[in-house]
Amino acid sequence: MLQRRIDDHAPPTREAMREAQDIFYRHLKRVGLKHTDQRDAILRTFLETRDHLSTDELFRLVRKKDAKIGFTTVYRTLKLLAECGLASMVPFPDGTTRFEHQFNRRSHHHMVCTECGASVEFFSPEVEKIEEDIGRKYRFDATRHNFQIYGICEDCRKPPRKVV
Amino acid sequence: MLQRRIDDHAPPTREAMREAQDIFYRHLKRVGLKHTDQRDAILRTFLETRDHLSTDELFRLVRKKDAKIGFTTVYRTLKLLAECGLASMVPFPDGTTRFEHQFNRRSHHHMVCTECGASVEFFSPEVEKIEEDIGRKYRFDATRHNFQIYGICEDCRKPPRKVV
DNA sequence: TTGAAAATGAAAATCAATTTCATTTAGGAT
DNA sequence: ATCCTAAATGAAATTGATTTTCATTTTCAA
Repeated sequence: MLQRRIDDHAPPTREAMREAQDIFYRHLKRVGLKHTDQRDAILRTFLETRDHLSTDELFRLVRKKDAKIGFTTVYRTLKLLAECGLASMVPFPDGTTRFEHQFNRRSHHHMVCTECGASVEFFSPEVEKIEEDIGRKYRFDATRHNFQIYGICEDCRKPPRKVV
Repeated sequence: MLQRRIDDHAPPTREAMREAQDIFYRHLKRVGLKHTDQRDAILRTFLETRDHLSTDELFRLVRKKDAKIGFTTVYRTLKLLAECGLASMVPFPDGTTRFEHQFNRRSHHHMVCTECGASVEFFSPEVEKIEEDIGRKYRFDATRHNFQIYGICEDCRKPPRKVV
């Protein structure tokens, strides 16, 4: 499905990149894993994205920079990034699991068009508050949430659909 | 994964069952499909559930009532039920797609334990309001949403985990 | 009653996600 | 700098859920 995307995200500064790498490598050290060029390249590529990427999509981007990096490594690295909080998994209504990076991103949510797949980010402090409140109420240690609103976007609603 | 579930849902009254069937059959008629015993049995079984069921889980329940109904039919019927709004798909963090019936259910959301998979329903009028507001703001015709909070439940947080 | 369109269900195909395994690499110890 | 072991890599195989195919059966309107 087409993944048109509307948001306000800027590419990461060198600062930010460095800081994210620090987080990643501290995590690796903590769990006794090693620093490799592949992991470096994958993190780098990932941080430059703005979209919700499937593993395969990220793999294709990574391959453009280094054709020798395999799918499996991207897959495993994405898991590591999720572990240390740099990536978060977003299960999509089409059944695929997508990732977006969380570094220096405001917490946000998505409005998704069920016709064309366009997604718009939105920000809502109320949602954060609900997360806190509900966590407290049910004595869960709430760590994250997932909020998507589905609907039909203006463009898809408009045309009486000229059939070819 | 274990699907412990905590909610306040009551089994459907005969009334409710009948009304849901009406909705279903009106939908079938509208799109030119036929009324069959299998579809009847599947809808019936589905409405009696309270959980988030995978297609396979519903299939197993249906099979208890009529061993001749196949997986494929359950799969296709679930799709039809989703089309007419009687079922809704909930993409789970473990990657599976689950369904829950929406008939006579208050709109609700889920708090999911990422350790044991336990889920608690919660109700939040604010969430409905956010759906409306955001839909209006971005000129989407908002039809539904998906809100899950992830965290660690009290039980999973507690024990320092006696290893066997 | 009949015939066309649809439904069924077993089996096959698909496709993303995950694991295996032989080989290579990183990095601490020497 | 070299060695050594644990870890990483990546191609290929496996898994497992989902979806499609197709031969047969059923529904339902005329």
